Formats: sequence, C-alpha cells, structure tokens
Amino acid sequence: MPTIKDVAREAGTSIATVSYVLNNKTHEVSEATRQQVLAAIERIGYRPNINARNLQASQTKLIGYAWHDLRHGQMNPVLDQFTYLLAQSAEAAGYHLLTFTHNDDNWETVYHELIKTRRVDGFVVSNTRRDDPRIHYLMDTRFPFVSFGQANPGWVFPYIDTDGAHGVAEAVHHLIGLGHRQIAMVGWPEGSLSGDARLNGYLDTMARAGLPVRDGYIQRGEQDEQTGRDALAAWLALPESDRPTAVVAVTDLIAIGVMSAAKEAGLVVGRDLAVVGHDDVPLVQHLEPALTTVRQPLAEISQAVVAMLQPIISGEQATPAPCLLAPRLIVRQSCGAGR
Amino acid sequence: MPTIKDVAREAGTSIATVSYVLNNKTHEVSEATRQQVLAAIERIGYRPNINARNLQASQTKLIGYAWHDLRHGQMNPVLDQFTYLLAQSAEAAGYHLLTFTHNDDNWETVYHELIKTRRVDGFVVSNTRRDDPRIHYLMDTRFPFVSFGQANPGWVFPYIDTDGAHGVAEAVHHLIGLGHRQIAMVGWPEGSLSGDARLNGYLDTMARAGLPVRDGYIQRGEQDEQTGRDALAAWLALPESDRPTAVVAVTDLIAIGVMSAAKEAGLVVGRDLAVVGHDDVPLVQHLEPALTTVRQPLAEISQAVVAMLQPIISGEQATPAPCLLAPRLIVRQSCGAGR
DNA sequence: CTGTTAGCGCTTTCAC
DNA sequence: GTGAAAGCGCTAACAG
Repeated sequence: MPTIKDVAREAGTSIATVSYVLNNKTHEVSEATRQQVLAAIERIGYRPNINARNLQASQTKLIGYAWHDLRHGQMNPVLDQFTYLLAQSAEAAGYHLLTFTHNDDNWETVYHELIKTRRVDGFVVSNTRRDDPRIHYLMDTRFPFVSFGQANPGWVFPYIDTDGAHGVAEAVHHLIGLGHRQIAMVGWPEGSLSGDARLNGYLDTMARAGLPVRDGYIQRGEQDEQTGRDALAAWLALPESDRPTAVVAVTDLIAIGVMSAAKEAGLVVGRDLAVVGHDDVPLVQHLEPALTTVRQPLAEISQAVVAMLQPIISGEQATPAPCLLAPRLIVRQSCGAGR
Repeated sequence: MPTIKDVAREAGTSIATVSYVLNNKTHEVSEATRQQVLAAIERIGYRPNINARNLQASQTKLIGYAWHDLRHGQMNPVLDQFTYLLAQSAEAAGYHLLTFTHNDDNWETVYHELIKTRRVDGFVVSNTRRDDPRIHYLMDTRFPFVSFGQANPGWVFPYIDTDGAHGVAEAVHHLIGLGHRQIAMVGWPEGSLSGDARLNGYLDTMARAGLPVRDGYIQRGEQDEQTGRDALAAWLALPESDRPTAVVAVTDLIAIGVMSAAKEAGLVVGRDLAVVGHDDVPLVQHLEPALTTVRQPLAEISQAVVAMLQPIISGEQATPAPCLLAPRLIVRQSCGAGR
C-alpha cells in the first residue's frame, strides 16, 4: 500500500507538501506543484491511511450505536429503519457507524471500554426510557452523545424526538374532519415516554374539539396484535350508541389487531370503523384496506441527530437545544371517505 | 486522557515495560514490576488508545458490513437478526462491526474507499445472488471477506450458508411422518440461490419417498403474502382428490398468506391442511395456529463467518473451505397431530 | 529483566 | 511556497 512518502517521492516533493494539497485549505501551494502531487496520487492510487490520520487528530470518525435488543424474538421496524438512515446520515457527514451490542448487565462496561479506548467519537442512543441509565451515564461522563428519544423531563441533554402528540393530534383532526365524533384510542401501558405523548395528543385534540372521551374509550396493552383485538372487544361491549366510530392505535401492529378483530366481528374497516395506525411500518400499505398511519420523520431525525452530534464532538457546544420533529399523516383507505 | 507515558511515570518504569505487561505474552517481566505497573494502570484509569495500537499494527479490528437495502419499504427480519448476531460474534472475537450503506450505483466506490483508506480489516457480505458483483469485486481485489450466502457454483470464495435443501427436506420428512402423501410447495421465482436450494430439498425428498409431485404442486411467486394466497387458490382449483394435504412455503411470510387464504376458504389449518414455513421470523409463534417452521442457525452462522474471516485477515489462509450449516425444524401447531 | 529507540502514516509548526 | 522535523500513542527490536 502506497503511503504519503511514496507520493512525495513520485511527485518529487516533500511529504509536507503532499499533506498540504491533501487537506490544508489555508496553506497555499503553487498550482504547478499541486498538479504534480495530484498526478502522483492518481498514478500510484494513493489514499491517506485513515488510522494514521485519526491518531494524529485523536479522533476516529466513528459513531457508536448500540443495537436495539432483538433477543425476545420481537422486531422493531422503526429502529431498523432508523439505524439504516443513521448510517447514511453519518456517512454523509464523514462518519461511520460502529454498531455494538450489550445486555442489561454489561452495558456500562461496554460503553466505558468504548470511551476509554477512544474507539468512537460519540454515541447515538435510541430506544430511550424514563430514568434511562445510559443517558444518565453519558451525561455523567460528559462524553459526546445525542439521543433519539427523550428521558426524564428534568434531565438536560441533547436529543431529537418525534413529536408524538402532534402526530396523533393530526390523526384525530383527520378523523374529525371526516365527520367522526366518537373517537377512541388504544395505547401502551402508562409510563412509556412516546406512548404517553401520543395519548396526550389524542386527549388534547379531543378536548379542544369539545368531544367527549367516554368511559372505555382509552384502552391499553402491550405491543402486540392481541392488544388491538382486546381493545376492539372492549369497545364492542359498550352500548351501541356509545361505540367509537373511529380509533387510533399507538402503533401499526396494534392497529392490525383492531382491524383483524373488527373484520371478524363483521365490521367493514373504512366504512363501519375508521382505523389509524402509527409508524407506517413495512407491509401496512398492503393491508386490506391499506392503513392510514402516522409516519415518523426518521430521515430528518437521523440527519438532525448527526448534525447535533458534530458540534458536541468538536467541543463547540455542550448541550444543543433538544428538538421535536413533526411526523406526517399518511392517508390511505382505512378511514374510508368520511361519514 | 492518560497515555502509556503517564503509566510509566506513575509506575516508575519505562513505557516499554508498561507495553510488555500490557500485551507481550512471551516477554518476561518480574512479578514485582508487573504489579507496580498494574497498580499504576488501575490508579490512573488507563486504557490503551486503540487507534495508536491499530496504526502500529496496521489493522483496525473493524469488520465492514453493508446494510441490506431497506429502501423499498420491505423488511428482512432474517438479516436484521443476522446483523445483530454478527455484531455479537465480532465483539467476542475482538472486532467491531462498521456498518455502511451503498446503492446499486456507488457500491464499488464505497468498497474501494473503505479498502484503500484501510478503514476495515475485512468484510462480511450477505444477501448474495448469482453473479453477485460485490463478491466478484472482492475476489478480484483479494481483500479479506467472507460471505453469508453463495454465488456462482464455479466461484471459489469463502462462504457460510444455511443448508436450505436440508431444512426443507426435514420439513417434508416431518410431514411424511405425520402421514401426508400429497405435499405441495410454494417457492420464489426460479433463479434465486436459496429459493432453488429449498425447492430441491423438497423435490429430492419427495422423489426418495416415492411420492408424486403432481401438476400444480409447485407454485412460485414473490416474497409477499399474496403469493401464498395465490398458491392456495391454485391448489384449491385442483380436483379434490389431488389437492395437497400439506404444503411447505419458502418463507414464513408466504406461509402466512397460505394460512390466511386457507382460513378464508373454510379450512382449518393444522387439521385440514398442514403448513410449514421457513425462517421462524418474529411473531409466527403467535399465529393461530402457531407456525411450524424451519429456523436458520443464524447464531452459528455468524460465529462461523467471523471464525472464517480471522485467518483470512491474518493472511494464514486465502480461501477456507465453504460450509453449509443445517437449519432446525421448529415444530409447532400448524401441522396438527398427524392424519 | 528493563530501557532506549526506531518507527506505524500522517499533520503541522517553524524555518528557510 | 516548500521542507525538516516534532510529535499523535503505541509496539517491538535491540542493547544492556
């Protein structure tokens, strides 16, 4: 592999000069020598050794990103997509993603090792929760990081997040615009950051529109299809005039459960019952009817995360202001054409 | 951040001695000084700078892994899972995964850059196909890599793969053992490496068992639910006595299509029709009935891939012998209790 | 057994 | 405008 020395010899200059044409924007090099060096580089196919460069600059141009846990046979299309987009955004900014894994027991060691050996320049953490120990740890060590997702209201740290309340609000507005007045929601158990945000979006919008949230309109459950089925059963158990004509689900998977159960109960989704999901995960566009859903702006988020991380890494700014990005309602057929 | 110099000063030795206790297995250091150094390291919380180490060893301890393409709103739980396990296996071997992205146009530049700048020590490539240009390119450049998946029969390169034929053979055996004689298969369009392997497993086993593969028993289609639905429709169109009593699908998603359509046609899966899927993707254990399926040995594969890559990276072996790993049949309820 | 020293490949002062 | 040289933090001959 050719080094900078080879280029210098080939171009008949010193290695310093080669280095100058390679990167020193301010340092002037005569056009003649510049061309000479460029030609030499081209001729021998030289590319600077990143490792050497990084050692000298004491950086790595690597962003650490912990894999979300797949152990429980679950899946998380949103995070898969996010990770992919994050890799892209990082690359666009001259970084690469170093993905690593850890479990509940050893996570601190893993982060600690990555930091102390200077393996990465910073971290991106996702899948956050209240009292998230990783965020607490990173705030404590003052190592550069940005979070996709919030933690405790009082904690001051840089994050980007989807404006969950806004997204669901938009969904509810859409349903109201379609003529619905009896709108229900099925969410996650209390205590989830994004789950609560989405629920608040529902509650706020209903309140502002002067629509009642009747008893039983709010159902909760884990992240699976069954939760949607159970919710529908509960709604069906209400007096007929009280039953919701439209429902919004905290995720697509739960919306799928609602739809399946509705079909089995003889309802036609899109006509008898409007359903809105959340996340626009793969395949929901192929459901029958295609699912109207709230799509998180993952591409924008991943870009914002990287953009926010850069000044922190270069030490320009300790804690940039957090930022919520608005999701977008993707209207398909599951809410029909209105009442 | 403390460096080796700080440790040396703290321990009252030379930096060489510190380096010796840190890693030179053969070089003897007196127990007294060793303890001294260890204590100093502990005291100041020193960890060797990976970058400096790597520069000196001209290595990176990074394995490049290109993200599978998620652009088309599809998902690939198998590769998600594999990537996660690969990261784990890499870590166990002292490596980390550098994940990167590329598209059909720029892939060569991306690989070239990664290689020439010595960003990674080697690659793992997955999602391979016949005439795979990435494999061709990597064979050509002689840069260390191992593939999860095969390419052209004539190409000599290191790979690990699932023994697709074996897995489906096991599934068919299982069905035969349950008393089935009329077994059909729905696969991918001709030309897919793993699709063809799985189909061959079916054909071979049927032939050896002396069972006929009737007209229409082999259905094909893309990787979606509809393919399964179409297949079932085709089988239902056969004369009643010719209809398959059991079917194996090339993937779980297609099996799900078969099951849904079967239910809609009034069949009870597990009693009227046995269904076997492939891959054991998340959620299929929660189907009704739970899907019997062939699970690829992804953990073993990821370990084998890393194990195979190591000697190649260290230049010990250019092309280790490829290796097929047997999948495992996960028996659940979708084949019932036998006829 | 321990220390001195020469790099790994690059960037960047500091002279010329 | 160009080059010599001093590191970045570490490893590994080579002496002693």
